[in-house]
Amino acid sequence: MPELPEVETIRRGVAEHAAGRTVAEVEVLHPRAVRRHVPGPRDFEARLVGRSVWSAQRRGKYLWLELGEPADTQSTEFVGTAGGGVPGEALLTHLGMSGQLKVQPEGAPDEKHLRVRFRFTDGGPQLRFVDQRTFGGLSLAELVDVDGVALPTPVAHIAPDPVEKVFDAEAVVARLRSRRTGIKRALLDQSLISGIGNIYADEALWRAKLHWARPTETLTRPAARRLLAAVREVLDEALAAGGTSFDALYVNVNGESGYFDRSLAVYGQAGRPCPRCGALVRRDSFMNRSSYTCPVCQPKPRNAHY
DNA sequence: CCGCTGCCCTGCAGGC
DNA sequence: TGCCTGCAGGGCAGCG
Repeated sequence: MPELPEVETIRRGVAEHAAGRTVAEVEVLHPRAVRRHVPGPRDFEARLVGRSVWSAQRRGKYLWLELGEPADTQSTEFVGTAGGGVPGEALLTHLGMSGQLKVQPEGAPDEKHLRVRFRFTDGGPQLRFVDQRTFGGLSLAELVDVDGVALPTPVAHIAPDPVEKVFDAEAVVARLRSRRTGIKRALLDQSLISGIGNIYADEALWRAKLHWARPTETLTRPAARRLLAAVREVLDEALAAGGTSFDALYVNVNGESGYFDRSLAVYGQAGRPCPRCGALVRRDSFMNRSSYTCPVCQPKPRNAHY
C-alpha cells in the first residue's frame, strides 16, 4: 500500500490541483468505494456538489480534503484552513493497498478500476479515485479537535506520524517499551505511531539493526530512540524521492512513479546482498505477510516475539 | 484494556 | 493453454 511518503506525495499533488476549486459533479462508479459513507453513494454524491475544497491534509496514511460550506461557493475568496474553533467537514480518503488519486483531463479514458470521479465547476481536470482491490475508500466526515489538531472522526484514534509537529518521540519511546509484543507489530500499529507500513518498517529495522521479532519490552531507551530516528530518516529520504513504486499502481496524481525502490536495502531483496555487510537478505513470513532482514546485521533474538 | 487472527478484494507470478 | 496456490505496500471487527 501507499505508506506515508506515497500518501504525502499524493497530498501535495491534490493540494496543488484541487484546492480552491468547487465540486460540480460526483460519480460513484463502485459502491464499495464509499462503503464507509453510511448514508450511501447517492448521498455522498449529492452532499459534495457545490462544496469548495479548502486544503488537503494528512495524518499517517489518511488523506482528507477540508471542505467549504455549501454557502461559501458564492465567495471567490480562497479561505485557508480554519485554525481553531469552527469544526468543518472533510472528504476523507484511505488508499488501502491499491488506491490512487489522479488528476486527469476531461476526456482521458476511464481507468479499468475507476471507482469515483469528481468534476469541478471550472471545467478543468477531474479528480479520480482508482482502486483495483477496493480496500481503500472515500467518505464524508466531521472534523473534531484532537489535542489541537482538526481530524476527521474516523482518524481520531490514529496516532501522530513522525513528520508531524505534534509528534512526541519520547512519548512513543515510552509507549513502545511498555508494549508486550514484537517490535515490527508495534511499528505497524497506527494507534501507536502512524504512517509506517511493511516497506518502511523493514527498512527502518534494518537501519537500526533490529530484528522484527525483538520483544518491545527488551528495547533499551536508546535503542528505541535509534529506531525512531531510523524511521524518520527513511521516511524523509523516501519523500524526497517521491515515494516508492514497484509498478504502475503507486504513482503521484500525474501518474508518475517515485524512485525510492532503487534505495531499498532489504524490502523485496531476498537472496540479494545486504548493502552493509554483503550477507544474503532473507525473507520470513509473519502476520500473513513478508519481513525482510539481513541475517548478520539483524540476528534473530533468542526471545523472539511473534 | 491489550494482543492477535481472520477477512475484506482483484490481479499477477509461478508451479504443475 | 489452463488451473491452482500464494502473495501484494492495510485496517478493522471480533475473539480470548
